[in-house]
Amino acid sequence: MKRDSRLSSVLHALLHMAEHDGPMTSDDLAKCLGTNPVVVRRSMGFLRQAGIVASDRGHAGGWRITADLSVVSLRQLHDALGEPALFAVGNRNELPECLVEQTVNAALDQSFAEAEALLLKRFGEITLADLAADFTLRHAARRNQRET
Amino acid sequence: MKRDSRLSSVLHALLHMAEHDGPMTSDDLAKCLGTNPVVVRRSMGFLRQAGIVASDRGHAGGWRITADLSVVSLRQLHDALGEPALFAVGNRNELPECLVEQTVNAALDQSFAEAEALLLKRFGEITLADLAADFTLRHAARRNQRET
DNA sequence: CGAATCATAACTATTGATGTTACATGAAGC
DNA sequence: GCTTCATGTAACATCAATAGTTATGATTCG
Repeated sequence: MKRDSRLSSVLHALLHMAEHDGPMTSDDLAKCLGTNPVVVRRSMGFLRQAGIVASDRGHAGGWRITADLSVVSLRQLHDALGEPALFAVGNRNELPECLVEQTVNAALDQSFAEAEALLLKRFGEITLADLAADFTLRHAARRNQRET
Repeated sequence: MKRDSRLSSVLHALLHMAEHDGPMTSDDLAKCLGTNPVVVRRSMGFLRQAGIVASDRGHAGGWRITADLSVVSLRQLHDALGEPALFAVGNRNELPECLVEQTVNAALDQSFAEAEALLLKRFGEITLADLAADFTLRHAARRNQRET
């Protein structure tokens, strides 16, 4: 399967929205992301269900952020997207009768569970506000670099 | 993409080989794993390149473990398989010009790097000998349970 | 020689995200 | 009201990588 980049995509979209006054249309966002507006609607639709964004139709419509940037974590976005599988590697058979395979699964499951817990913990610690602040820093740094 | 279960598969195969006297054919292993002998040869071929197993053709041929069980870690097996991507989730674009996307990537990369480091560390700590020992315990436990 | 077995190429199946096209629905402006 | 702009959604094509299958060749041993 292709790599799932929806979390990356919605973060990119949300940060553009945060830096932009007024709503942004799916077409605007699709151009930012280099993709198709339908793809944008699909992913953003999940965030709407989670109450993170809202959409308006018609003239001057589009997407806007309704939640507080400092409250929305990457973890919440991941959950809003339906908690897609994080790992590309896994057990061949989840409920094997074979005792050998049960042994193998137990070892792998343990390792994956620890890595997943750490990843979700990190996701829980990073908010949209953190990313917006980091962006501001990077933006300023780029300006300084240009001026020298 | 389909979930990559090659690490799980070769572990299952190696543990059966460890419990079995003499070489096992690709057909034997395919039956244990519930798959096709060609699939077995494909995965085991990587382990042969890494010097972990050897194969013999002809009568009484098949696969045998050539390395010390206490030396081969899950990490080595993962490496032998070509270090396939561990995560199903990732950045939409690895080298974006857009500063917003760079900000998003940096945050995600950091989190994924930490989780990957932990996972590989765990993989490095678990050897085939550990799994074989765990299997022995499970085997004994099942026997006891039957007898009660 | 002949059977057993690996080696390998070529092809199909699978799976889920991604991309695209088409059309319906609703809101704002004239 | 009509047109335009926008989302909502269905339907289908594309893609990428493993997994599975078939077929054929190459070795080894009795």
